[in-house]
Amino acid sequence: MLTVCESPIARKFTAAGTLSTVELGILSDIHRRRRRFRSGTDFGHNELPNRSLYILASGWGFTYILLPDGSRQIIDFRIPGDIIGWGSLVLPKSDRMVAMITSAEASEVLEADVLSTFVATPGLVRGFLLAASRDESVAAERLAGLGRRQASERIAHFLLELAMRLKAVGLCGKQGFSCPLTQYHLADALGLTPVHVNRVLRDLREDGLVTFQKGKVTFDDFDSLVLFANFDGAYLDCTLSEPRRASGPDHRPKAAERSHPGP
Amino acid sequence: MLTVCESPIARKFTAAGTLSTVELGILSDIHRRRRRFRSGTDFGHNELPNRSLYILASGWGFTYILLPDGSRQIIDFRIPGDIIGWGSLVLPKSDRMVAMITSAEASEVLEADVLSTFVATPGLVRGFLLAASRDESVAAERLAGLGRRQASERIAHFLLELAMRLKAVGLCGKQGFSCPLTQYHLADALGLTPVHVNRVLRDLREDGLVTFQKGKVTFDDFDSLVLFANFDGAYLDCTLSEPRRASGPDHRPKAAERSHPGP
DNA sequence: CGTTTTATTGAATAGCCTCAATATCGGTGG
DNA sequence: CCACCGATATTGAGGCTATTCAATAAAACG
Repeated sequence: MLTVCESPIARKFTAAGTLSTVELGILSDIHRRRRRFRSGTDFGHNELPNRSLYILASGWGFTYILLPDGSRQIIDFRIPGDIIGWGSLVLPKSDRMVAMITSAEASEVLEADVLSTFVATPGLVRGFLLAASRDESVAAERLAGLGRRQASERIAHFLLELAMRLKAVGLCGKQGFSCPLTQYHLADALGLTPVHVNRVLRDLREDGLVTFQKGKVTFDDFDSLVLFANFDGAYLDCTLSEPRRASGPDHRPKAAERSHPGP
Repeated sequence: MLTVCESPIARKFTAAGTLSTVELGILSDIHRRRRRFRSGTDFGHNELPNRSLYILASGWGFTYILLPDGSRQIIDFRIPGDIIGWGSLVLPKSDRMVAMITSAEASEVLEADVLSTFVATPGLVRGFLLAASRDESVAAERLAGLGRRQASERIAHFLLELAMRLKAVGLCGKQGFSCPLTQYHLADALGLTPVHVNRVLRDLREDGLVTFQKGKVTFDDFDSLVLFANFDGAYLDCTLSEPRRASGPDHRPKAAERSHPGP
């Protein structure tokens, strides 16, 4: 009998339908490579090895985002059975940070193992994973915005995000983009009232930052807007990290002393 | 030359690394099955066929959640190249709703095609997809909470969500659960100040709903709390929908006149 | 036991909301 | 071509929620 059935993730998966013996076996293999973390461990600076995915076996943690002003927005708590690090599988650098609340144990699954489980067409799988992770990043950023940014910054940030995403598919030029959204859409997306969205848009326009009018978003002063919104589009980066082709030790620059936006 | 390269999703994927000819071919196949939507189309009631995934080719849409009070929280906008419906692939019913802002075109990818692309171990793939979708649901719900619920409801809702998730892995009993979170964690997660979290927790306790104290969450009156928080745990449902085994026409009950929480 | 984290309470302020009214635009039909 | 209509945009006044600043109490920790 496989005692793996008792692991939180197996409980989740089997609650989701019976797994074959082979599949339980794979899950068991996956669970062999364990790592322990002390309570308070904080992978705020990408010390968490990239290119692998963790399945929390015991303990509590959470994912979060650090805003430039030093305030923190927790995206979600991770409890036993939860997966951490989808994004780090495919994104060159995931801005999502992880910290442990209690001491914890997790199974480490290497990128290669994930991908070999998803054999078929690696390129597409990676593509889809990327899309999923990117969406997740966007949701995370939105969450952070709702929780920790005020209306004007939130709106500015959102418009910049849209511009970037549109640029990626060739739908945004230098000065701005064509935008079918109404102020009501903005309100619903950003957790505001249409009335307040309107006021803020007026302010932004009068300050010469952006103009949101008549189905067009025009950046009157892109750089200032970026500054104003504290916008860093890194989380949208569609540059897929190179699949690690077998060999080669990683010469990642050790995250050399990233500047820390201190509180 | 494959003109598929010009499709938004191909642009995104190739920006993510070159795809093989075979992979481009598959993408091309996928793009054959097209559907058109008129502007204003609103799949608020699961009329969007389940068990398939859409890749938006042109037009704008958005995903949203409808709150019991009728207010709407937009989760994210969908632009060309974006994928819609990850959740509906594996979840029996996804509470996420989709609406088109402009007229739009999308490629429909059937569940079977997605899974056959991800051949290997269907059970695990489905499991992982489920986990990913569930996480997404949680993020969506949190987003809705931040945008549209006020502090007390938000906190109550969050505690109930945690309880459900913990129950799924056997970590929550009838009366409550052991919880390592501090009020600071709650604050960061829910976009509040610790001070206000404290006040709200006191209110909830004095109203005999929940007690959050000394590393324990105790439900003093579970039913009332559920009512107070407008909590509907459906979005957490870990029941994976049965994989459709080849045959059989779908006898889905046509979403017969679901009650509509009117504004 | 001192020290640090976590919890608790008060007073004053600010941001955003609610309610309400008016303006503008695009389309429709007489 | 003009009157009309619905959807969107704009502006004002007042109120409430949650914040900020500040101080103290109570646990947790070594």
